[in-house]
Amino acid sequence: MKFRTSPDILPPRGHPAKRQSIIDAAAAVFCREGFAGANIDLVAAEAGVSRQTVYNHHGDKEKLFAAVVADITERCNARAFSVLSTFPDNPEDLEADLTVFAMRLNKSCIWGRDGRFLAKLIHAEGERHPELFETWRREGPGRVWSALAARFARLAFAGHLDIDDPDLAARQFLALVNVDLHIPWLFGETLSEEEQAASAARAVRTFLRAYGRKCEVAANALEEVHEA
Amino acid sequence: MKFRTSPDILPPRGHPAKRQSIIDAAAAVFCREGFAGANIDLVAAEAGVSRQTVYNHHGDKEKLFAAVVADITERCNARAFSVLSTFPDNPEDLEADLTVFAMRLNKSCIWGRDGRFLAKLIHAEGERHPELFETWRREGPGRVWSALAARFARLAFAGHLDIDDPDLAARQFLALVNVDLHIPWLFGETLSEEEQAASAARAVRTFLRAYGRKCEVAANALEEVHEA
DNA sequence: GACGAATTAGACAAGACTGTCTAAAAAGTT
DNA sequence: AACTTTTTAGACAGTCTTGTCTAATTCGTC
Repeated sequence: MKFRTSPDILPPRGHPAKRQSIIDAAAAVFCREGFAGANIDLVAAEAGVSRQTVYNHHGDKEKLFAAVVADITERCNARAFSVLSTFPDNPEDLEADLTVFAMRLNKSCIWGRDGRFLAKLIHAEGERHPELFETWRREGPGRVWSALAARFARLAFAGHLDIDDPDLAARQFLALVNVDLHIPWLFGETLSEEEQAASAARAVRTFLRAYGRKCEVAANALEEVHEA
Repeated sequence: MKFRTSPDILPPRGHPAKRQSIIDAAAAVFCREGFAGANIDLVAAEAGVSRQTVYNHHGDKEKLFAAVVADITERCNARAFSVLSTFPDNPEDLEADLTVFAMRLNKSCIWGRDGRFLAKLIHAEGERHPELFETWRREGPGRVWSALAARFARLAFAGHLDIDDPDLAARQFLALVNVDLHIPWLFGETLSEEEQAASAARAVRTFLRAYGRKCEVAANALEEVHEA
């Protein structure tokens, strides 16, 4: 355990393809077995590579772990921002657009391979080796929230939403989107496309009930009150 | 790895006090280091007990782990239901009462020692050994949700809330309560009392904006629309 | 104080894993 | 084809851990 003395990642050497396949295999193994339980021989076998090659490419087990974290962090953030760019700017049907957006977010980040791996690694090692996830903390959720908050603020300014604290709204939106996914995720179960869509729709509906345009909310509420 | 052949927990033998102190220490160690990384010697030392005593009481490392899970699950569920019993039945100030309730929920379950431990254990081993957490799944969140949903339904029936799907509302309520706690939790950081209170207040406010009494929501919204 | 159960410290074998080393094979380049 | 880099298989020492065993000691109770 000397993450402190040498947290660096070895510079690229050897064939990049093998390098990546090792990282992929290592990610899977670290996630399944945890850092301590992960076996370098298993990583090598799963990557279709000899053990020595693993050491040639990434040196230590700890350096390998750091490389895995860095790799997944980068890909995961990239995906998140790519999905963010699909946020509805001038929505025709805000509810429908937000729902599609929520589903995309799920599919690419939270529920995708990289996202699940990253989340598990953070849960398992975040407390013990926070420095490894510094990058993620600095450039991951914070920026996603900010970006999402900015979009919400834009929609609010345009009169589509009624939000006083966009940052809070962004975090709550993500939390609502996660509601039905969390438990199945813990046990490696999957949700069908329809279930995911339904879950996203429920999240967005509640979100809009809380943050939807004031006059619309008022109109809807009045209508229902009248009916009753 | 033969959880399958002998997942049983050894019947109580020896002094119960030591038995419990071993489980407490083991819980801490398993959480910090993960199952594979946990060291029985360390558990023994942390419990102030000799290694042999650990084996006398709990047999295997795996049986010990199962015992830890069972113990924490039980205490955690008990706490959750104890807090649930403090749910406001005839609230004077629903927002304030719900906020207090949310904070209590945090303090006792999510943010408490047992809750954090259980969550980490599930994250680390849930996918690999789902059978160990069967009890938790059967009697944990599901029942809490149902109970919470029942309370919500009661409040809705009494006209304090406007909820069509109480079960969904319960899950979303818990998700909202967790919004600000999740990231700090991942890295073992703590929130001050005030921050927790503020977080709970924000969660409840959003929840009530979504599920508050329709006529009140309408009145509030109309008022704000008029002002603008 | 005497007895049986529980606990302790330490030694111990068996196994697993890491990280290094070597010599040979394969792949890639000029 | 000659040469360099990369990869491979296997052996290897060193370390760590689990789980057992033993003999001595302590604890709780009568």
